[in-house]
Amino acid sequence: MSGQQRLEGRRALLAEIRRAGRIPRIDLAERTGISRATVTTITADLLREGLIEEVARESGSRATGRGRPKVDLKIRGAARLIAGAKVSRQSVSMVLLDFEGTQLADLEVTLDRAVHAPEDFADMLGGCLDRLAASIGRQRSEISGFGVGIAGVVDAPRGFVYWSPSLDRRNIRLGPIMRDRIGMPVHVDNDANLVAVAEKSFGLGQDHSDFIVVTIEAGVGMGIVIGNELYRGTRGCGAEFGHTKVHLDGALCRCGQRGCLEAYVADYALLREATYAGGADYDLEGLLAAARAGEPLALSILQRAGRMFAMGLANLVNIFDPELIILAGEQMRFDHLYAEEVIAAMREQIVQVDRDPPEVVVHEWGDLMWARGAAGYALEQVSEAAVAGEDADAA
Amino acid sequence: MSGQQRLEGRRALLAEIRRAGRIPRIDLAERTGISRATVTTITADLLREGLIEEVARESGSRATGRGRPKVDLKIRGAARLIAGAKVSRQSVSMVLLDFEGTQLADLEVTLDRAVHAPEDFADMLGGCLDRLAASIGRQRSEISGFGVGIAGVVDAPRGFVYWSPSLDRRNIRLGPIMRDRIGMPVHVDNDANLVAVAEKSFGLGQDHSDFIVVTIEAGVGMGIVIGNELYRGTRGCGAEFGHTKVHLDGALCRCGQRGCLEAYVADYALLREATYAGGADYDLEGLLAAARAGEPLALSILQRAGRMFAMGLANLVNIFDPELIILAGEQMRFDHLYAEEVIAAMREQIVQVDRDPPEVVVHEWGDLMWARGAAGYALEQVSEAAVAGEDADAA
DNA sequence: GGAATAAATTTGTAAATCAAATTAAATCAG
DNA sequence: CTGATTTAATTTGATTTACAAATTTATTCC
Repeated sequence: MSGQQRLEGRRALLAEIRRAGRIPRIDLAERTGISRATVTTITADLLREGLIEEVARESGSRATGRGRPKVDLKIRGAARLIAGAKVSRQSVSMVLLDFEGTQLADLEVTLDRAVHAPEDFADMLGGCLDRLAASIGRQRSEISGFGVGIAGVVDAPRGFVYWSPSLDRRNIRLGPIMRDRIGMPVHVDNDANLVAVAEKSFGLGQDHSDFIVVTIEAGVGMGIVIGNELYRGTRGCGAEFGHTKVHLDGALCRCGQRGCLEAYVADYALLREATYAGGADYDLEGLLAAARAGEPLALSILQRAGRMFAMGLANLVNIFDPELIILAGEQMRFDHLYAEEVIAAMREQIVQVDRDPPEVVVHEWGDLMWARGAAGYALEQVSEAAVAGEDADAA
Repeated sequence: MSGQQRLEGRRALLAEIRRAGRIPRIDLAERTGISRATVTTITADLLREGLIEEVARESGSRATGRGRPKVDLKIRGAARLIAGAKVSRQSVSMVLLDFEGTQLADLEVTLDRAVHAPEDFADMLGGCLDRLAASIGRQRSEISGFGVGIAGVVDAPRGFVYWSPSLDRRNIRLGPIMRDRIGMPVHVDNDANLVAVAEKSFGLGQDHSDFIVVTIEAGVGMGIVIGNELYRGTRGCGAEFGHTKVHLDGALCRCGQRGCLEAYVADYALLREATYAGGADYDLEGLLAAARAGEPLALSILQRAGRMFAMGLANLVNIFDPELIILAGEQMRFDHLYAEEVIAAMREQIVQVDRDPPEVVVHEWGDLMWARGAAGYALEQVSEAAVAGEDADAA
């Protein structure tokens, strides 16, 4: 339906409309550098294909002034249905988005086991998709793409999982397996990468081209955005911030190596140290409470974790020089890592030049946001397919 | 002379010709996906503009077989003249390249001072350019671009120097100042970045899209190539590998901070430790010799440096997942860092998946190669200007 | 010397972009 | 209420561009 040169323009315009939310044609022409004539032609195509729609002007400039009024264009939400899932040890969180990125439904499922065979994994998620779609009166077959976030080491473009704590074997072509079983394009990625996608698509990274997201859950993860694109390393094995070494021959990590950052800041690391040194049998809440109460041992443990974390962050800054670092995590229980003194310590350890250090912001959110990141990744892919004219026709 | 769409094709073809060295039109069409007709048209333009030239077939397939023989195209060296300089504490190394990247002349100048006012710095280098050009019977005014590598923190796109040990003040718009004084486009960058450019343009990185170059001189530097492009960070302050922290509150570094990698592996760090611990008044050669002779103290010092270096490298791999790491340096005196056991230690500290670890190669070279990197950077810029039709006419 | 082969060029056509002209939809002035 | 004014959007016509197909060119083989 559309030639080859056209693709570039279509992509640019759809991206700009998505970025802007609502925008009239004349501004599109201005911002993309594409002539008004071509903007008219291309947007007419996109309108006919149902990917965008016209809406009455409302935002901001209400008093329009004279002249023919602008007509805003926006992404047509109903154009596609997109699903995303984040799989953790005990649960699956899912969301269903429309083509605009608006959340239509969500679902939380508790798992009876943590480790799955790939086929069972696919079927289980397929079942969840059915329920998710049914909850708003739709069908699984109406969904155009499915993004899946999973812990472990993933080569996203190939959908290949080197290793994941959720799978019972290594080196699985999970993407293709799931696509065949579920009957739609499935896009798998490391969960921390998907948080970066979520921040880029829906969150604090929308206006930044280069930033880093650090996630703290059971382990420590990272996603890197360079030049508005997620950087995944040559074969998807990068961004393993948690296994960055902060001490030569240091504390033993779950991964079997020594001195990993994770071995100083993760839950199990804190508890291990508390038990080992104090004798008192803390759980995590207890340890945090004790620290808040000023108990010296607990305080010392958390402080060391904070200093190690600051050092790891400083290394990231010294290597990447990002505009922004987003610390993303669910709980208040990582207060000790997000504390102002930790950030200050980081600032002291970066290369000093006459320039503002990178902004550091804390963004707290829950499991659903991880799932939204996964859906955001699928949305990117579906959007590209749609703009390229693979007419997986509208709903 | 050429429209707007054409630019993309021109760029692609010139880049492919540069990459290939010599290549017939039909292969260009195949590799770039541009039709043979268009390849003919565009290469005809480039020929007319003098940027490329036809050469008789010779390389490889001598026995041509039947049919009209292929005619190789190559970059026309005479099209432009490009200069590059690396400024160190005591000296300046310069090279003059032709448009093909062939070295036409070089120059080494000893400096009577290490720190310069920006204007003097420009004039001094301008004088060197005169001598360099004169040495092959050309004039400064015939040079189309000048790349300058300098130690310190540089924002290359702006030509802005936050700080450099070679300049007597901070925060200088060195690029524009030099352009105005020298009368040609001047492109300034951090010297370690330029080694990465040299490897990408002329060295071991030619066939890799993502790699890291680590340089060891007095300090430790790094250049990062991502997606065939040098990554410079948001404002040019990234890639400070030497000031990556490898020990919490560790050894004191020249930069005033503690625990920097540099404070464990740089010359001064080794000597400091030897003096402090041994009493014996080593110089660097003596220390290395002692280690080779099996002297325990010397051995222990170098071994620790090696282990710290391995840890730093492992962190880079865990963050970037590059295809390739190039260790670039002048002297054999860094043998202890390039040793197989150091590389092996690095391999043990990266995240383990069923995949080959990144290749690590050692590339020894001298000061002139840094200057070639600077020239390579200028060559990129001049090449872009030429292909975009800024007819800074040929020689 | 002609058939065969393969590279490179030319030719004619379809696609796409853009500037300029035109149309559309509003406000404002009297 | 009517016509001038203003600005957005569309249409028109010319130009650029890329390409497939046909043709030309340069070589080897028999």
